[in-house]
Amino acid sequence: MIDIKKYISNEIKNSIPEINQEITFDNPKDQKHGDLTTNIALVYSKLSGKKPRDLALEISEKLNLDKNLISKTEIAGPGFINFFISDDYYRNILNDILANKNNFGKSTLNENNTANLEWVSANPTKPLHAGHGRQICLGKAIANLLEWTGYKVTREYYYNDAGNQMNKLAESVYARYMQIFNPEFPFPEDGYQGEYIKNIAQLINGMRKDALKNTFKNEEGKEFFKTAGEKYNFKIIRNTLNKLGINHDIFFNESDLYKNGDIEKLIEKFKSNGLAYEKEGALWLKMDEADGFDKDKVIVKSTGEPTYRLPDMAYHIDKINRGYDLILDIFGSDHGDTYKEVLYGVKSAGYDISKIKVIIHQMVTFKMGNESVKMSGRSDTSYYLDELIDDIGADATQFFFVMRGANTHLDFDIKLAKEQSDKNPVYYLQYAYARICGIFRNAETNFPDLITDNIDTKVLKTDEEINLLKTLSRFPEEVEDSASTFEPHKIITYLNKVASDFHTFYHNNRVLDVEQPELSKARLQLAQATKTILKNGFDIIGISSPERM
RNA sequence: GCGCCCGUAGCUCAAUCGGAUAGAGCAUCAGCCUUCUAAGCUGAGGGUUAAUGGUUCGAUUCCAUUCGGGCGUACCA
Repeated sequence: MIDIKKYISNEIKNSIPEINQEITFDNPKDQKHGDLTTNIALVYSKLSGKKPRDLALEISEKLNLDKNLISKTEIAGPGFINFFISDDYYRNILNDILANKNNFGKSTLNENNTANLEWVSANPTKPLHAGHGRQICLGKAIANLLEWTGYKVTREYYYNDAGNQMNKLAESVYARYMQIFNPEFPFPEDGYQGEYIKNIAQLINGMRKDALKNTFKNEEGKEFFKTAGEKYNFKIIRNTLNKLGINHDIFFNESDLYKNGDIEKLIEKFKSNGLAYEKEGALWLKMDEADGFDKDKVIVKSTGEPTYRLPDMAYHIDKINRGYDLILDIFGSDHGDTYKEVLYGVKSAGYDISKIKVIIHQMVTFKMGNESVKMSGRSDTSYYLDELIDDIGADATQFFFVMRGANTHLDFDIKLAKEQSDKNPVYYLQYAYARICGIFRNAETNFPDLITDNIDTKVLKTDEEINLLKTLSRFPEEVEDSASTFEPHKIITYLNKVASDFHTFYHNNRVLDVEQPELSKARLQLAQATKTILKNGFDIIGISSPERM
């Protein structure tokens, strides 16, 4: 298939050699403005000193474009040049979609590149919270998007099995265990409050009875409660991720960074570079005001334990050393400042951080219709991601979290997501897919002869048919655009247009019509192509493709 | 206080590198089921893009200030 933008761009440059800058095209919002538009005359008029409209006229008169591709060229507004692409061009795209099927839309943009996406990375101290869902679902879709543009993607989970929070977990489990025998046993002030800790304690009691009473004094005893809590929590976390169809390739243990000496090496590097200094028993990292930091940060506490920053830095250095072409992190806005500290540390240790990109998403507010759902992380009233998935289903969960741009606050209406009605935006897309499947079921039983890919695309000529073809043809550039900005919600916006155009087509154009077999055959294949685009889009955003609803 | 992000229709949100008359869904109102799934289609109303100023052929988009909201601002992660 010819790249039509490149074609016009080359033709313009050949006609007016003085124009040596990049010529860009937009898809006009208004159909009256054609299929492609360029503002080159507006941009170039500054350099040439000519009036934009005069320049646009000059360009369009010198152009000699293939009528089979471009049916019409117009000058409009302050000096836009609008191009009307021929219907035949779009009819040919139909064959392209049918030939490439589930690969249509995949690009070779990053064909030989590798990407590492690290996300979720929740501590094994508690089950995943509903708010985690935004990052989790975003990451799932972004990983898919990257693969669609050719990246070989490694999905990675940074597993925080070291540090202070694991000790708190051990203390919490132990206290709940002891409370089984003595309800008065004190629970740690800043312990983990959730019911799940009691479940862990009960499991331990079921296996070991009271054999572990008062064993918390020695390291071995502490280790037992820590490991028990960690394993239980991580099992729950992985189970939740499985419900969403998420499988990580690598679980990177924080503790390995201690075992293999990376943390120690990094400390030495900071010290020998004069970037770290000791004060009040702690080790501090010098932070540069020029990079927007107002004070230095502690990297090793006076207790001898590193703060979270240091292993995070060592971890990112490890990822850089693995040689990825793209290293992606996804964090909530509550980490908006801390990742900058980590990257600053990595940079000042002498590493190139240009391959690292960080996606920050804003927080989520959950609502049940008009009532807001309270979610305190400390109390038992927590709303877990597991519960959300059980309440509304995996598809609605994935869809609602990915539906909006990451960089804006998300209002998540659980009542709406749960509703099985036309108010729920998930079903609008899936219904279009199911409807096409229904047409094919009908065709298979009643009109099997009409199902053939030997069709004459010329018979497709109603406004609805051509319009649908135009929308379908945009899929590859939508994928590239969405992937380049790591914004999967753009795919949903696009799929809404696909579904809408299909429903309009369906309403006005009878697909299966024995009186007009050639037309029926072509329309069936148009429906098939629509089904392919919907399926490919669903695969990217990570929802299922139901054959019936 | 300082830093980052956000503010678009009654509500939830789109809007291509700065492009033409700012678009969808829900809600409201009016139509469309003897024909492939009405979880659908067609139409109507609804806007000083928080405010003010600036940059230019052109600003929701860039800059400045103000107002409003979120998140940070730990020897927690």
